[in-house]
Amino acid sequence: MSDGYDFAEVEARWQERWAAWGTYEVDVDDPRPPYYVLCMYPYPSGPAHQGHVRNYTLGDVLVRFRTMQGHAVLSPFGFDSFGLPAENAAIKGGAHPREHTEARIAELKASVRRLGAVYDWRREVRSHDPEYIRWNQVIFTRMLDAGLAYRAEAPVNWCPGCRTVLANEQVLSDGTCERSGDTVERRKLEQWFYRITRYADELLDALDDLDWPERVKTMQRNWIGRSTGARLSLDVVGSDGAPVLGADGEPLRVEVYTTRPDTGFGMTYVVLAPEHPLVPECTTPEHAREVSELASRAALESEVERLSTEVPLDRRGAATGTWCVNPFTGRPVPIYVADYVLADYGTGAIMAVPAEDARDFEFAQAHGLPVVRTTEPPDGFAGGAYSGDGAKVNSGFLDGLDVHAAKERAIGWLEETGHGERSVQYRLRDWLISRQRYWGCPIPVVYCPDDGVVPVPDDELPVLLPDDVEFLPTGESPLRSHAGFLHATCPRCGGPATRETDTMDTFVDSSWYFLRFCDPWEDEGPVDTAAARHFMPVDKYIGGITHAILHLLYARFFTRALGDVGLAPPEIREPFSQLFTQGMIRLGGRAMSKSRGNVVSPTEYFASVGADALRLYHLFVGPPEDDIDWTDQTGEIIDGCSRYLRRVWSLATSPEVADEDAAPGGVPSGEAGELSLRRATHQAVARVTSGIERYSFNTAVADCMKLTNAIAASRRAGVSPTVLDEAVDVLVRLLAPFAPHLAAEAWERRHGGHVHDEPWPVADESFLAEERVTMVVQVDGKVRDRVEVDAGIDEREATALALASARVREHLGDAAPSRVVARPPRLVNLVR
RNA sequence: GGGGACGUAGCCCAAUCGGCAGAGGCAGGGCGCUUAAAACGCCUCGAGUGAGGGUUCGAGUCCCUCCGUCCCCA
Repeated sequence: MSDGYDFAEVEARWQERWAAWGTYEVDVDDPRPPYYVLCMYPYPSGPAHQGHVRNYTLGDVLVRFRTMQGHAVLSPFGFDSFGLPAENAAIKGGAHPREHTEARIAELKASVRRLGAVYDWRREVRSHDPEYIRWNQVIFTRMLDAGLAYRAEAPVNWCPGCRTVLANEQVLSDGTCERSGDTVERRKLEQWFYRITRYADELLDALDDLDWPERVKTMQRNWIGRSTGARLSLDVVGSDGAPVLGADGEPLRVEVYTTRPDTGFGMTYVVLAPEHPLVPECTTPEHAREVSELASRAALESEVERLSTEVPLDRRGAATGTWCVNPFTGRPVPIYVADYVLADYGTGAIMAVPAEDARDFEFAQAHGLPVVRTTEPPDGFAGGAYSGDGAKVNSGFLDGLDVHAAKERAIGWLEETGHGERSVQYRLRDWLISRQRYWGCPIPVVYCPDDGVVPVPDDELPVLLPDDVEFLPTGESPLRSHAGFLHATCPRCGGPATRETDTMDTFVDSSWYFLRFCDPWEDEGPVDTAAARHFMPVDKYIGGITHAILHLLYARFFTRALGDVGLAPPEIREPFSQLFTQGMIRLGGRAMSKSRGNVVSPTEYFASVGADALRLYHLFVGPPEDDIDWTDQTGEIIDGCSRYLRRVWSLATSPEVADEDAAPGGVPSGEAGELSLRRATHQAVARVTSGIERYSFNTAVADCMKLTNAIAASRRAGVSPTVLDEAVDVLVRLLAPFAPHLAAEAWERRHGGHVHDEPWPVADESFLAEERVTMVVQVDGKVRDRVEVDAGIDEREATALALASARVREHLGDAAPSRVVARPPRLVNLVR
């Protein structure tokens, strides 16, 4: 008889052993082929929640599976340990962000260990470690040298609640802050940027070859938003048709960008952004007041408000009193100023084509401007603006062409006549990295009255955060009032200087940690070239779809930029060969997250059923890319997983003898039974292996269960202990990635040794093929009979057997079928 | 408003190239074990694939329309 399975004792013991033995510690000189499995490093928010459990279970399965297949698997872990929550906690009267963060790290680490997920903990990195800060700052200064970091005044999203600047992506579509919910304002500030736009083309084009989910690639393509159009140079004229001269005495010209140069004949007016530099010169005295009122109103509005169609457009634009010549028609069209045109996209001015653009149409209606169609809409089209494809009309030399051809022709014409040129635009903006916050990596520059902006030299790095700061709910960074931090010496002239108090966006930290993991001990630079060449790129990167755009795009940019500034191997362009995005865990219809306060802790399950059962639940409940709902039934399913594991334990630890009391249950005994179990075993190996490779963990677990059922039935049927033993040994190895503690303990009891050092089983092809299969016989597509046939049956024999069936004759009568579709050995379809 | 994904037993999910709708589990029912119950073991019930149309010898799978859920962009 087997004894009971004490999961608490067994799990604790194996977790200690894996750590003590260094089983999952690998180095560059490991003779096994390298393989890099990485879960996105977490923000340390305290003990793990079910989302973490799911993430680390998926990663751990791959680590253990690839290790058993003979790879040296690099499996590092770290913490994205800078960020707002720790600082907010300090402001609310909690501990210092450092203490707070380190306490949360200890908690998260403990639950990750309790899960039985294995890592090379020697390689742990944390964003707030002085060494990490140092290299982050070295990277910044090299980027500055290379022109990839720059400072500029820019309209920024300012959250009055957080008292800081937000990236565009942190502003929700209703114009509020994703964190505080306050309405975001536009302000102009001097900010630091990383020049990601220099890589826009490469980041876009390289997506094609990545083994990433198509939907993530689509999101990135849309985010980069490359569009090909034309830039037009338009002459400004007065109401009398005479050229308007600028301050320099030259004729004024307005540059506009359009993605639809084919609609040029339909341009009936021109719009400048209120901030456009030519607004004053284009505005006649009679219109000056109205225009300046509009401009001052627009300055207060957020980008989202300005692009919104909620507020009617009639009050959001003003005529300037001047005109532009439409180069296509040669006729003047009026110039307006309107808030729906943004200064920092394209040229800050547009040619308005109301017939083919919805917003232009609305504006034209509101201001009584003409609408000239240049694309023939389909019959029955009832709307205003039509932006689809169709034949060009009212368009002179473009008439009759489709949109694409007309676009090309129009660009050619503009270039020939000197009115404009082809132009590519991107939606992607440079990456604003400045944050007016304490708990982040300091931006390593000082401001000198004589030398201006001076980067801190390498030998003075890292610039560390002072600990002795006071956290007050003023919203201002405590660095701004810390004299010791603020007062610096200019590295160039030795005179007094002021230190930059902005810190970096935490997305900077997470943009290169995967490179640091290759050799976190490297002392000459952020990345060890040889180690990076050895381990990079990451073979399997696993994390939430929430990072589909930002983190993954920034990491791709950084990998390239670090290579190009000489801090990483330049040939490594893409950081993550294969990306897997796991689904969310929902509770009560909402994503489970600490900020929503609806987390279910794994702790109680560790105590009640153990880590293996909880892991198995997450793997088994459904496809890992799908969202799952945590419901009232979840507990029962977890209990089912626990029950299954105990059943395996009992099979694996009791003697392989036939249970004579049990009913055979339709399973063959003797040689037939042995062959049947061997076949089931090898099929399980093939299916579980392919399941893991395809992230189909739920079916892989189901296949293990199926094999378990087959073993139990075979045992009752009196199948020989040798064959049963083989099958159980395979089962234990197949379960080793999913339920590592139980598998390790069972293997040790059966054989001694460590199951995770065993080779992954390989299916013997000769056992996979069935000899006899059930062939379906259909008449007119309906199943009428089933016949047992040899798997190697040919078309003629199959047809003959089908025609011989009495059931088939009932339906077919004496008539011969008019058509026979034979797909031996699975099916024959007789068509009357 | 534009684009995309997904709808299969009471529930979670399988179905690899268009070929028997069911691999696995949960819940339910029965039996065994037990003084009894729990636990455990065995057996068992169960949908015609959201709705409608099309292509095909044959559709859960491909195409179209609609309904519902979710995601991205505006």
